[in-house]
Amino acid sequence: MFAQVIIEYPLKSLDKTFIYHIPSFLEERLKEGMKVDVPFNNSKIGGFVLKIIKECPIHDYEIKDIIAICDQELILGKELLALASFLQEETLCSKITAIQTMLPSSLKVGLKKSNYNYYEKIIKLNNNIDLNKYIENNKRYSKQIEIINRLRIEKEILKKEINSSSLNTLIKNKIVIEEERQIYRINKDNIKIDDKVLTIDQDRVYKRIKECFNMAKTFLLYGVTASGKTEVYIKLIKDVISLNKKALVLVPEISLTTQIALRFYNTFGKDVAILHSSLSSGEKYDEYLKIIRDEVHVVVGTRSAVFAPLKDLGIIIIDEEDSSSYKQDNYPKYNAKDMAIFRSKYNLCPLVLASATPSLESKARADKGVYELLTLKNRVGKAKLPLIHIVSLKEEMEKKNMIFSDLLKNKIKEKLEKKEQIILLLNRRGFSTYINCSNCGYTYKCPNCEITLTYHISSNNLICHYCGYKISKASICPNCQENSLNYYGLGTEKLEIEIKKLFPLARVIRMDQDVTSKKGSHEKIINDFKNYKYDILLGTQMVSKGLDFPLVSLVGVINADTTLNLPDFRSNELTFALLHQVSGRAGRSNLEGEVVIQTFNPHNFVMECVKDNNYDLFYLKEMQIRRKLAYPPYYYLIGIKIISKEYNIALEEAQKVKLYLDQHLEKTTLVLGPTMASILKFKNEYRFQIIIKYKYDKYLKQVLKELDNIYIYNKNCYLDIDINPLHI
DNA sequence: AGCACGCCGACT
DNA sequence: GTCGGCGTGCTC
Repeated sequence: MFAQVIIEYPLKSLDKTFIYHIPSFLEERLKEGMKVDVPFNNSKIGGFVLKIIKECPIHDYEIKDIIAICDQELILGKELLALASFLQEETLCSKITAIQTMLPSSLKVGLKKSNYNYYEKIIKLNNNIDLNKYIENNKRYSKQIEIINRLRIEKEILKKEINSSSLNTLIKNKIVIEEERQIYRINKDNIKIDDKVLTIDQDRVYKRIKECFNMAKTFLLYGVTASGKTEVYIKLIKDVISLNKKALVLVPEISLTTQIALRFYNTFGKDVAILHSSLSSGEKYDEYLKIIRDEVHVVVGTRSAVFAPLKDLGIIIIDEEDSSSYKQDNYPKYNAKDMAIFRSKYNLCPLVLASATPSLESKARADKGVYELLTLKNRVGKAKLPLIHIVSLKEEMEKKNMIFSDLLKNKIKEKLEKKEQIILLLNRRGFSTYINCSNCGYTYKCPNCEITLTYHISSNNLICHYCGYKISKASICPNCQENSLNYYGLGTEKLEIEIKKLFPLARVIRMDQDVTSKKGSHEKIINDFKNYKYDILLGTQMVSKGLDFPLVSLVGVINADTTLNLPDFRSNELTFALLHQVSGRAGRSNLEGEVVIQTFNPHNFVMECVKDNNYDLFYLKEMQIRRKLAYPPYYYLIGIKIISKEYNIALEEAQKVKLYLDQHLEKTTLVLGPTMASILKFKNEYRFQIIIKYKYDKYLKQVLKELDNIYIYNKNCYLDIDINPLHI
């Protein structure tokens, strides 16, 4: 028997299988999809068995033996191997990269093999001994009797819970035996019965999806903020479990995970595995093991959880489907939604894409009947959508209100007096966005990316928000040595200081990347705010999604234009989603919600649609713009970046790529560029960009593959091809 | 990737 | 005469 093995090096030139002989001692145990060690060019490396074959093809090379199986438990099943091929096709990455992408870091091929299994000693009673007799003879040792009695009820206890000399005596006397047992790092079984009755709306949606349990159907669940989508998920998942099938729930990268996870633990207890980037690699390993061992029916996780090795999926749910975190922004640039569609087809199970602000692509597909649209129009209970005020910053500037408009100031004051809570959004972290010398005109810029550095007052650092470059700030201008540095642009750090000045008695907490980098700090802020330890929560877009605070009755947006002015075709969509979602944080219970949005563009249609809570109108207007400019969903996009340390090489190669594409693609396909990428210089490399817009091009994938192959061997320049990019 | 093979400069 | 510099090429 022989095996086709793909080896661990993620090189395009090694993106093919190598044939190895399966030694007889492995023949029984080796399965397709297993991780193995093989000899390769005089060294030992890791690989994956893609296929087992009886006959070996004609060859003019020596065939070597597989050395060993790395992990008897880890098998990529048929579905995941097919998914790996799909991922490879979709992103043009190598097979091994596809496989590695699907695995948690602890199980990746290659890398030093450390044992992630975690063991602890447990103790239990020795059943082969006459306990009563022992108790009779040792009555005076009350501690020992106590332990025996506890073990009679609980059967097994972690040794570290009792560790005492009495216990050691019991062990020595063979009354109690200790055993090593693998322990999962995350252990929850706090099931609370929360069988909420669905509203008529929720029930309609639930029943419709349930009707399609054995169909590869994609639903777009358009539910306004606080319409109780989670209740619907839970009801559906309960049914899926009762059919002994599995459920996969994807949530966006930030904030939401812990809140949703808690709900799922409460409902399903031990039956849930969590896969989230903030878990340690040991925790992730354990959660993955639970899934492989078929011990859970429900997986909740972020983007990469779409590859969870669940067998027999019964439903896939993608919450906040418009979130950009479902697209991986580094190589391979896959979109979890595409992967989910593949799995839905493979398993013949429904896929639910849910959002209060569906992406234009999804909404358009729903309109065309590719997806089925389901709507939740009303908030649960008495909650109503908030009242939204749009304030012109231009007028406020004339009144010398630089940060807070009169209206926002008054509303904050009013809500503080009523002992209600406030959320303030400012989509920019740091203290000031740039520093400028009034004497010589010097501005701090990133030497790697040539963009202005943001000043962070807490660390006294100037930081590049693109590449992370950091320098400490001097008190005088580094160019002319004058004490004339001025701070421009407002960030969350400064907003925090200003709000404390304005409302000295208010309890204020800030939430942005800078204060949530520590593990658990994010949850702490959310919990503290929920428990009313603070009056005002201010932060970046982190405060905008999925959070549910019943006491919040006011949301203030300090500057709504930050996303609107991004040089990106999706900026309107992002702005609408952000403003609509953050507005949705207000008035989620019986308190009436109000929102104050400050903007320099009060009459922009995005602001007007936000004001009226009118997603449908926004969708119609934005679709017209997309049609006119030939952007998605009317056209598909491909972004190609041509990157080199030398400006001239990048430019020249970009022109060659353009020529190549023009010659090989269909006439109806538009090839735009090359242009300088929006950040021309990034991490000391120059980037030019070509954009392909197409509706249908049967050669496209093949042409891109060939183009990619040409540049594998170019040392001075490389390509970054992004198929269906979210941003260009 | 990483190891072997190979062809040229400064050393016991 | 040999040790070792890293350029090129191949790996079942």
